[in-house]
Amino acid sequence: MSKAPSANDRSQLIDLGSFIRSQRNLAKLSQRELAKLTKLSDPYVSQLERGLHEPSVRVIRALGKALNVPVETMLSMLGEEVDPDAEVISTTAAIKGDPELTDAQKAAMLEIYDGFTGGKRSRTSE
Amino acid sequence: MSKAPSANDRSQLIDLGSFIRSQRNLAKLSQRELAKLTKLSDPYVSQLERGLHEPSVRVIRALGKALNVPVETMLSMLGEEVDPDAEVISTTAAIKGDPELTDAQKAAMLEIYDGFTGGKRSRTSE
DNA sequence: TCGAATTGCGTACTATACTACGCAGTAGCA
DNA sequence: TGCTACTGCGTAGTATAGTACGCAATTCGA
Repeated sequence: MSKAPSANDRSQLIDLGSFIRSQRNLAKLSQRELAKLTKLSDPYVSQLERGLHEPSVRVIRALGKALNVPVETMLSMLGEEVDPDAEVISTTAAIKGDPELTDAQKAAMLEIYDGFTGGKRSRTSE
Repeated sequence: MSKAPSANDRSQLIDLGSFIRSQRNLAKLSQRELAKLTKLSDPYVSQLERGLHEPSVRVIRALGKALNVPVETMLSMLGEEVDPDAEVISTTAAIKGDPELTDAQKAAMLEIYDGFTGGKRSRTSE
């Protein structure tokens, strides 16, 4: 049985869909034209606009490009957030995501950073 | 006729997977523990780490939360190319701009970072 | 030496993202 | 009136995201 998207998710999908539709209309494009630009099928564009599916990252990027809308705009509509501690997190995030560092080095720098900042480190969730 | 992910995508998936694995190890979590935190199945975590699938936005958010990594970090690994210097710059930039650190602490961390990366820091600023 | 617990993963399955095809409605235009 | 072309969408199918179950390889304590 279809595990329908949880009620919460569904309204987000509908919001995102409405947004896509309004941007498409603003750009004076038909669903087919947008489909062609994004290399998607036109019924799928229709489905997205009605909030029937959660698009993948790949699709979101294509849509953002075709509609001249920054990707974050759409992403933020799927699952809330934008965390308030962004400043503090950004240094730890940079360290964690840095391909120049080995895991041990990351751990070391995070430890040091933690010590410097009094261990008031991130708390993205909860 | 499985439409395998285009070679380009595949390497991005592998990069993302490796990143997830390294973050999980840093956090000293098993795949099962991470799976529980993110409400995913453990084989799926395994598959993600090996770059076998492109996770949805929902999954990326869950992973970011559980691993204390901002979502954009992972999203950026899926989309576009990433300027090789960009990462290096971003870590030093993050440290330099971090309001939580004193000047002396910044200097210390930059020194350490320099040592770790062999001092190949680029001439972005200064 | 033996469980018992924990690790990562193969695999077959289910759920959902995405496409191919085609239909009904509308707008022009002869 | 009777095309012709365009619009959005229903629907059935295929491809991929994500799960349930279980196995082989550690590790550890008795």
